[in-house]
Amino acid sequence: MPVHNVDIARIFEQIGDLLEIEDANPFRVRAYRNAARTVSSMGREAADLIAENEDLTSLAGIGKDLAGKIKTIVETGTLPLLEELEKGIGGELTTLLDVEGLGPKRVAILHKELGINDRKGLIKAAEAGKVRELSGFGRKTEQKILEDLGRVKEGRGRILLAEAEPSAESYRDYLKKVEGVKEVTVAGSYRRRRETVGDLDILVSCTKNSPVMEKFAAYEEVARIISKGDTRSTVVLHSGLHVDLRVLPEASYGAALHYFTGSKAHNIAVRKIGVSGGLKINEYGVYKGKKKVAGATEREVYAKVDLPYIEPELREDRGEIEAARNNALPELITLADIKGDLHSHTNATDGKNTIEEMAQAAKELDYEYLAVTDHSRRVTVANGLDEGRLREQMGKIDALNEKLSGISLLKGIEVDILSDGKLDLPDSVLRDLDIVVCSVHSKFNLAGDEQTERIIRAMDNKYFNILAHPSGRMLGKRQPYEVDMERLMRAAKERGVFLELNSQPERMDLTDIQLKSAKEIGVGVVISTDAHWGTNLNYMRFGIGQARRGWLAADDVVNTRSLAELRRLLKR
DNA sequence: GCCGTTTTCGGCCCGACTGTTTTCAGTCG
Repeated sequence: MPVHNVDIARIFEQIGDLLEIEDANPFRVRAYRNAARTVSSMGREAADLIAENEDLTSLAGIGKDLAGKIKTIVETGTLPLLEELEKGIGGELTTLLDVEGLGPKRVAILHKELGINDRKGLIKAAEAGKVRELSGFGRKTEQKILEDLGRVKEGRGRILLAEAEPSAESYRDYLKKVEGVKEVTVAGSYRRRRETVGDLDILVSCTKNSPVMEKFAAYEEVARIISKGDTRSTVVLHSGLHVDLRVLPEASYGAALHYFTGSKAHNIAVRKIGVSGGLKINEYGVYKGKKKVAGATEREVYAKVDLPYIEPELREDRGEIEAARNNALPELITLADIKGDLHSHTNATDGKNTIEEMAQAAKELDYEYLAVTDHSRRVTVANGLDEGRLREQMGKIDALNEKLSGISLLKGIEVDILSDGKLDLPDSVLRDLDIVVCSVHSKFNLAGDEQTERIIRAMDNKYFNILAHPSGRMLGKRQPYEVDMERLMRAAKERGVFLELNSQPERMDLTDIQLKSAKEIGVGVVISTDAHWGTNLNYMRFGIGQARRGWLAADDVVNTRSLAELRRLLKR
């Protein structure tokens, strides 16, 4: 079983938690957490780097010791240190850290004083009234613990960006109307356009006597209030989503925006630069001694540490600060750069709208082109097209193109890659299409090298243009299939094939990290919506967010090209 | 445990809110 970066990161996270409960040196704890983050945001598998004898200590936050530990994990799948820690204090203990109000210190006390090892034990002790007797605990804490343990997974984990969007926008609009409110921004990972968000961080600037904090807590979607102060409050919505509000004066808005947009790692890195220049940076501003020297805008904050403005989507401490310093930040793609959508379905298969309706929807977005790419015959549940029905649809599209103005339809297909690497329709019909999108919808469980070879074999077909949703993952539902993505990218580049970034909110396939690799490798990316009805074409905004997180510029993306240029690129 | 034009030791980012305290530790972001 190959060991992936996520597996290594999980082990380091677990060690960080356990060490913290053991009250180890906090900087040692941080070192493990940093290493987890570094490993999980690498473009390449650590296992591959080791196989190639690369020096892991060149990675940020990885020294001799951790490099050795990574090697051990890759070779054995585990780590003696983790096993020791788990044997010492129990591996289940870290699940208690998820309980609201419990951190490492209190978990350690619960374990030491009451012998509690897991959630069950904690419930029992709390119900017996034993927890309140511990020093540092009390009646209220005990009550809160029981409430939180009793809640059925409410709001736990992250939700899709698209699921958070309606709440975020309506909350923002509501707060904007409150008396005295000047500006409202939903910051945090929402502003960084992460594919999932854990909570919403809303930032407000307002006049001194604005009732915004009261209004925030009184919002109709609020189920309960976790905390409420003068400048900061936290509530939970009926949906389970946690929302923080932070109120600041206008003169601090930029510093606060920077602070609450994160990521945490990016902020730490920026503050470190500040410290080295004798500056203190917090959410109120940039300070030289007692004197505030910046804070009204984010640009000001960056300028004080000699950096150009860094777009929110890049703020992950994945090299953006070094790039900024070297004036090498990419000019990120925007929605306005997109000239068309190259993956869409109609009611001929599992879409909901007619070709005309899809064309109309694309025209309303000012697109130059839309590719109609229904499923092929193997996908029987979607009523996939055989050659006859496809030819019929091609005829319809030709006729429609005569009629339509302002938009061109491309004749296409989303053809299945069969288990042997052949395509689900004969070349005799693929040849007559404008565009061939290819994807895997079966045999997800092949071994990694078999899956990789299956797909590369398919790419050998000269009509293969785009590999759709390349990893097959569904957020929260299905793991990506085993595949060597780097090999796929190189094979695609060699063959003039492009990789899709699928913008369906639960796909978001490729990931930000994979997109950055694609850019480095130089393989073209197509941002598509895989729309199954007209309004789905608007999912493009999610793909754009992901592409920006992957450092992509308009030039890196194929469907920013004019129709004429696109046609040339599609000829292999 | 990492790191280094303040280098091989001694640092390592910053503030708000709550509950338990009687001046603050723990948690959280």
